[in-house]
Amino acid sequence: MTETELPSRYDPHTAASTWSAKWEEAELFKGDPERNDPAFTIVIPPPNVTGQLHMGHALNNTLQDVLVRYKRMDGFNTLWIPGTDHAGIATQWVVKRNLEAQGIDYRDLGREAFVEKIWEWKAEKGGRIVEQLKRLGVSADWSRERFTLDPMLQKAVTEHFIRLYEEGLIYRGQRLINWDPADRTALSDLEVIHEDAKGEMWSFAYELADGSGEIVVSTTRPETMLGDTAVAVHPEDPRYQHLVGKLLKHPFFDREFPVIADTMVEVGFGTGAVKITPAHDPNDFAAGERHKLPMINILNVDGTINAEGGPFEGMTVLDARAAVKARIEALGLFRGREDHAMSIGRSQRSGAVVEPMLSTQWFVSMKPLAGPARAAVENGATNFIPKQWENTYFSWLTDIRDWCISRQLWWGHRIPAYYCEACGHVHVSREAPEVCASCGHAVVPQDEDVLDTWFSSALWPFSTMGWPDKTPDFQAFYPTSVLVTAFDIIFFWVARMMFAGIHLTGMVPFKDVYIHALIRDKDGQKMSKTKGNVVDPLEVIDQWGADAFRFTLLAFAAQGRDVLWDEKRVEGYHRFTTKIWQALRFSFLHEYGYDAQGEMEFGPYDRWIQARTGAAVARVREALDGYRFNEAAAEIYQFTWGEYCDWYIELSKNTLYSQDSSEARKNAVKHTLFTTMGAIVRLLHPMMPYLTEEIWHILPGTEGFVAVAPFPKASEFPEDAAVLEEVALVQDVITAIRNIRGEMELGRKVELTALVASPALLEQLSRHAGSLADLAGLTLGALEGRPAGAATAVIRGEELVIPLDGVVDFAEEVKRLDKVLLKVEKDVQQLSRRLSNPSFVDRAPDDVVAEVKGKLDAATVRMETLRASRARLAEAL
RNA sequence: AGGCGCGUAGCUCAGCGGGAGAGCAUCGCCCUGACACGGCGAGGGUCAGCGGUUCAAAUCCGCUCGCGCCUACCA
Repeated sequence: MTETELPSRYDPHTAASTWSAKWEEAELFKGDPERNDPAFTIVIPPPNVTGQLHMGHALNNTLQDVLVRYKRMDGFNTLWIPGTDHAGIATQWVVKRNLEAQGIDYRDLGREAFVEKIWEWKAEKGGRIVEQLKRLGVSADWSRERFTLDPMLQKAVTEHFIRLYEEGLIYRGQRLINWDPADRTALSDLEVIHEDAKGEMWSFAYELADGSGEIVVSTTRPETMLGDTAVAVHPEDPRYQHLVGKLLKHPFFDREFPVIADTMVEVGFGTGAVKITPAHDPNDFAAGERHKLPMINILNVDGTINAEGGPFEGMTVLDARAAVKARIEALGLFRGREDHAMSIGRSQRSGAVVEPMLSTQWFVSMKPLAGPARAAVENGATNFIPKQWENTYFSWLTDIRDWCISRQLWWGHRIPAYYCEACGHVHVSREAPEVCASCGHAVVPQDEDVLDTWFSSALWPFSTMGWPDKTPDFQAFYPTSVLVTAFDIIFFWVARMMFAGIHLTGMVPFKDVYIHALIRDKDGQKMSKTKGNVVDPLEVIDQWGADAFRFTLLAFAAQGRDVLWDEKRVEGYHRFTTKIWQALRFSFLHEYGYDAQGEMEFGPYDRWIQARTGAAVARVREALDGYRFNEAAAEIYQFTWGEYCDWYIELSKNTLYSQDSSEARKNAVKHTLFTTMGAIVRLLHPMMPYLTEEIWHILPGTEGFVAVAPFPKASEFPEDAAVLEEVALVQDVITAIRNIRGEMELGRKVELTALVASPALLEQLSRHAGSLADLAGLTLGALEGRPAGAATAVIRGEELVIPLDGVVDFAEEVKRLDKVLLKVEKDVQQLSRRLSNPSFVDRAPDDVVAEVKGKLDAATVRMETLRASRARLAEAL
């Protein structure tokens, strides 16, 4: 192949389609439970089947892919299980709305037909996010793609429910739950989002039944008085002590209820008397249980007032509120109002105002499960990275309340409970009972409700592997190595997987939990459709390619910080892909005559880039091992562009283009060019899979796919301290000369000569004469007598005199020297100030003191040399 | 109310106890045989403010100001 056959630009889109297909064909990402290497397993946080790929998914999956590709190359038996979540409420909602658009009420269809419609929808549209994930280039094992409603996973959910039920950890009971009147279902505490709202404290009086007075209560929700069954005061509140135990009469109904004493009441707040509505407020419910109060549910499932509300029956909550207020005012019981900031709970999914309501539901008893989940993190069986997130995890598990898991939906895992129609006996079993175990009755229908989606998500790390069966996958790949997710689902998901995993499998479900950032827009705002600031990852990929997109996400992914998305960065990393491609093209110019088996004579630059490569490899590995993705990305970027391209390629030209170089020298340089590029693409492959695979197949001497090539080890690249020092010297000279050129605005055409006073330095530099000429346009000479006008550079304390007679205005050089001197003098000043401080010399570590001394010596020599030069130059003026 | 995070160059961000960094943007010079999606060079910062610990603080501690987030039963 010759240069003309390599396109002048890298096309990420062609590469993506080519290599995705070939990887799949070669089944590179298929997990093999029979393989003997140590396993590295990840399960994807399953996106909602209704979902569209967003930036959060893109970041999340890029990070997982980097880890999996790194470990795969590094010899692990890797498995990344992908899949989607049935997302009960969200999916039912989407299909319900589609039907409504066709004028169909899903309830009219009936359960079976509706669920059938959802499956149809899923088959047609549900795979969209899976295809979108593939465009990111992720190397998941698609042959193991799972869905939370797959029969295998259904089995796991049923098993989970039954085991916990049999152990007494799942129970059915009447509790106060969060009711979503729009979706007509119960919600867990986590599915309710609280938002601040302006409200009012509205006060009214309850009259004593004996007519001896009244007690004034305040409320933000006057309509709940329809369900009041007590008024509470603090037992030690002198204002009310005489009223405790007396009866109040309800102004609308023929009902009396007591004044109770309870420490829940805050004496200084409001009137110090609290109306108690046990069926519609969590605090009041607790009070109701303590005082054995009647609990009157005043709401229908659709959120309207029920028959308990008498004349208010059928009204919405808001209508009822106005009507109740009017009626109380009419009765002369209104006692004032004031503005009051409050928070209202809304359903995360439907947005409807959630009503606390008394209801019979299934619950998981959390306290016994939370303990071991907590302990597993405390004792290090599972580690959070960054560690600070452990606090979030602990705080939730510490104050945990029982988990309401039943949902009044049709889409999901049906609760495996059956109720005898005759005697009401409850059966919880894997199969439907044929007759009632208690009375023998033949009609034992199943519970109508389904389980909270998260109840199945909690099993994902092992239900995807076939648990409860001891499948080969489960035995080879469980527990998983790391869970990669965002902090917003630590409660929803991470904690629940932890307690479910520990309880059911006896093992923590993952060893590490890497918590990554949220992606926000450039101004730090959360991306949301309503704000219109959403960036579509697919559009970014269309424009810049998956490689540049992924690299940008990684470069931004510093631990513990949100990512503020800046599209311009993608362009920058796209240029990085171009740069790498151009470096490849350069190597290819010299591919002719390259013989990987031929004789090679390595020079200092070759040994230099090899040593530098080793150092870069070590740093990249260290960063990846610590989940410091941005550091790994920065290291590769800096090494590739700043060392390989800017220095090695430039330094290699002298040998490659010279007539004098031996074939063995040239062959060694070519070899180093190709092998270093080979190391770069192996290092970079987890981040830029397509570009690197494309290059791997072009590079001579490579085999197979880079996706399964060995990840570089530092030990492949010999260290060489002497050559590092030697090349650093050359770099310093080149940089110093370039600086003079830049400052003096001297173009490339002006040849410069450096006269070196030190014979030793001259000798050293002479060995690099070719490079100095190539990179700095410099020839060397011995310093014999002073030229009238010259610029000066100081290298390693030695003077380089660059005659500039007739080339530039010496006044310019004096100005330049003044600028440099200003800096050096400041350095000398600072360093000597530190050294003249006796407590620094006494108390700082010896190596620090020695370092400062060394720096001061060097700076002093430099300063003196520059001063002398300046003086001579000023004289010549 | 409690908790967490953030405030570093014009912008987006690293650094988190030993002399202030990157990318982009800006300003010069350069169409040098990989690359102008490039090369070379330069300018630019009381590291939010105040106080403390330390020989040494952007880095540790405290307070203040500003921004963001999470949790919570204020009727």
